[in-house]
Amino acid sequence: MTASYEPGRRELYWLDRWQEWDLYRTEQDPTRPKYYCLEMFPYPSGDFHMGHARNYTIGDVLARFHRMNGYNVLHPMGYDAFGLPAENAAILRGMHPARWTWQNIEKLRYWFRRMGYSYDWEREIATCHPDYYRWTQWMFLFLHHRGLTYRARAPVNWCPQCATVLANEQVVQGGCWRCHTPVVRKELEQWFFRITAYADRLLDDLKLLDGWPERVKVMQANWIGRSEGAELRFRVEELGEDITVFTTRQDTVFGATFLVLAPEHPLVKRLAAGKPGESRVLEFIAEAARHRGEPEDGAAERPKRGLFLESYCRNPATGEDIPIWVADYVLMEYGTGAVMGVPAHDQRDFEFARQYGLPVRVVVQPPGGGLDADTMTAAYDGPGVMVNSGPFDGTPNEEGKARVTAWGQERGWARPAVQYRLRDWLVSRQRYWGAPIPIVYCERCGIVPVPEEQLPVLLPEVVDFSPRGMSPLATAPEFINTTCPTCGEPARRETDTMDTFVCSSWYYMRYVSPRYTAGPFQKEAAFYWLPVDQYTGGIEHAILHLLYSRFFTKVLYDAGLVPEPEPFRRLLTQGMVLKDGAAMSKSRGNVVEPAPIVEKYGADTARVFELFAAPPEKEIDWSDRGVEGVYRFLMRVWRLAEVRPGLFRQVPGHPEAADAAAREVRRLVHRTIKKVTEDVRDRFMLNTAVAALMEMVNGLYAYVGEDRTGGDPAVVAEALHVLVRLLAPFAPFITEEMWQLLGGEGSVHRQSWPAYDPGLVAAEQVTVVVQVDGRVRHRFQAPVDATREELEAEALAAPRVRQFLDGREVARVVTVPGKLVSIATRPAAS
RNA sequence: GCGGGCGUGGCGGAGCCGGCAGACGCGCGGGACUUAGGAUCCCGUGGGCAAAGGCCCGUGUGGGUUCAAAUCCCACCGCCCGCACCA
Repeated sequence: MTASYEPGRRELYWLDRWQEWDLYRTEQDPTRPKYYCLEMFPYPSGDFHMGHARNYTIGDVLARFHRMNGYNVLHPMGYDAFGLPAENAAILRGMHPARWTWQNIEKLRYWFRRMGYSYDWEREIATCHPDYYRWTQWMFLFLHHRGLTYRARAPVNWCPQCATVLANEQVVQGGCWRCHTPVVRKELEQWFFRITAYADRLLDDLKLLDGWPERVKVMQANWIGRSEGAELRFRVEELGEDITVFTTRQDTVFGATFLVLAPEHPLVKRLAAGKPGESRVLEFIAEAARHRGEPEDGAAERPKRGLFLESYCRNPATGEDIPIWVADYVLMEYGTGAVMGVPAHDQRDFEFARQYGLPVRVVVQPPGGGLDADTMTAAYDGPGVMVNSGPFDGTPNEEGKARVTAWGQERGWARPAVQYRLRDWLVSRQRYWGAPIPIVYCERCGIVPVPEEQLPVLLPEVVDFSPRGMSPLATAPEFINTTCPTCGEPARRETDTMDTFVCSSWYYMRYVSPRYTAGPFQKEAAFYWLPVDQYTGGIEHAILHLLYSRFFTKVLYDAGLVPEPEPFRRLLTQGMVLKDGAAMSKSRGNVVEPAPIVEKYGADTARVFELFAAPPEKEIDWSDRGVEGVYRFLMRVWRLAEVRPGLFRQVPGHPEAADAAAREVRRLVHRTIKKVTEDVRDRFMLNTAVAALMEMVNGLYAYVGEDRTGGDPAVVAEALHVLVRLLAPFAPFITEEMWQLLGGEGSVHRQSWPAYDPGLVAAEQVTVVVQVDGRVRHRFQAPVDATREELEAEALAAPRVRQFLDGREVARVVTVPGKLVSIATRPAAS
């Protein structure tokens, strides 16, 4: 390679210059339109590989593009720095989680800078810093004061081997991710966020998110899982109480031949008490509890197990007494933990009824009729007409739903109800490396929130990390023991920390005023910058992080603290970078390290390769060949500039259209501006934008000749002036070098984006295609503005065309000016 | 099972508001320059037939709409992702 540009060396040079010039500092400026461009911030795990780089590279191109287009761009970076791996490092290597974390942040920071990402480093944040988690605690209190937190007993995942609590994500196939010991359930007092209070709005507002991928919205809608139905009450005379069930099929209540309770349902033990089968029931409950910890995979295929409780309740529609069962296919967490068994019209109830010989009664006949309880082999859950349903016989079942609910409501046993799959958000974690929950327990005053002015509740430095089954903070007496903020008496601190998803649910707000000390963010800055215009990150956060962030934004919006109810206007979910067909990971040993790539080819090459290989949403396979191809392209670009130092100072900016070749080059240049602009701005098709630049470079080589010095200097100057700027967001280093060499003023990254001349974009001549009976038979050149008649005349006159018309006559001619003439024929009339 | 998405050369991928299929890159073949070149520049490259002009076939499979279908519609096959006893 003879090129005089050495990326490994020159990129370092430019990094220093840019730092001197403070190129990416962002200030509020109400006179300019703002553009908030954000990539999901990383967890500082210690490794940075080319798979990570893609996300930030995509975001960086968008940020740089908008900056050149006159937007005031906010493009910050930070670290999602709390989390369990840091604590494990403490346990395994005796290194303090803080030290481990800050070391890793140091590495990430190096690579972000080295890759040329245009972050405003003045705004860097880390969620584990007290100046940040102080405001995470503030958010907890903010929700608390708005009635959106509560404390309740809840089961947690518990590894008996490690004697510690595990996060849901750390339970792999029912076992501990580290020692594979089967996880058991354990009841603990936990803090919850009442996200279900926002379920409807989280669902409805998905409609506002035009700029989100459809599949993410669908995933969120499914996750929220809204179901409309009714709550029905079944009288239990024996207890003098009702059992309430939730159903979406009120229309089938006449077919309810039994009732089923979840094993954890409180009435199960009461109903069994004193009955002959009591001990078997208790055994059943215990057995079911063990199963709950098992992997859910295939749960639907597992045979349903149940037990008759020797009790009855009254079907409110028919007045019949029906048996009450307990069964493991009913979930306590959903609805009321009790369901009515309608075997004819619910597959699960059907399987259960057949297994235990319970009666089946058809109450909805499909359009053709003929459904018979004795012979049916599966439940019928389609539409039909109600039968065996007293006053409702003959009613279409869909219509019957509302009528049955109203009928039952008049009689006092039904009411309309809505259920969600979404559960409240459990935020307590029995871990050290997280934001302490700012709560104090006082014997006299009860649960007392820490007053805002006493924040942050600092994490103690010294604690015992060895796993013992409670929060490590419980081992630090100087942390636990405090005084009650209300009465001043001795009190105890909450020893759990917050789920790290709490930290990441509001970080995009902190960036608008990252050093603000009077609140989580300055309101004026929030109203200027929010919402995020462009958010880029992995699909793996399609539900959790994005749903939690939407929740936080809505709560703050309701308080008037942020301008819009949704946090992220446009969302781009980038695909993974694979190596040998699999996601890069240390354990798999297929990680592409950035250091050798960047040293050999430069960060520009790494960036452009990841952009060029496929559209951003798609996964790409790392290819050393592909990388070399991109490197060749960039060096090819460089060589165009290499032979023309100072060019921009020597020739006029606006070339006269000299000869045909010059005009063709100018057309290419302006067409490329249009293509790249639209691909980046409207379609996120960064791969085709790069392809268009390659095409342009190929065209320029043809124009300037083998020694690269030919062509009209003014035309070449215009072309290079455009090329360098179009390429700048993709390859910031080499374009800066070219810009200086060619004699540009200032930094290329402070230049405005090229504008194209629409008059130049349109070709003067076009190739018109002539089809005869659907096949291309001829093509000819014509002026772009040639009329329909002119084109038809020319097409029909062409000898090639006449040949195909021989012995046939023209049936029809369809002409699209500027494109084609299509001739349909039929056999000539004799 | 339910929901969403995708099937285009040897490979990654363009084109999909119907209008020249295969942009751009990789790989491969050829040429130029050169002591040399695994550098660089240029040309070619879906398959078949042909000396050539050209002809035929081609976007998972089968059908349909149309002057015209990779693109729209229907059925099927295959792959990927999400959810999965949610009443």
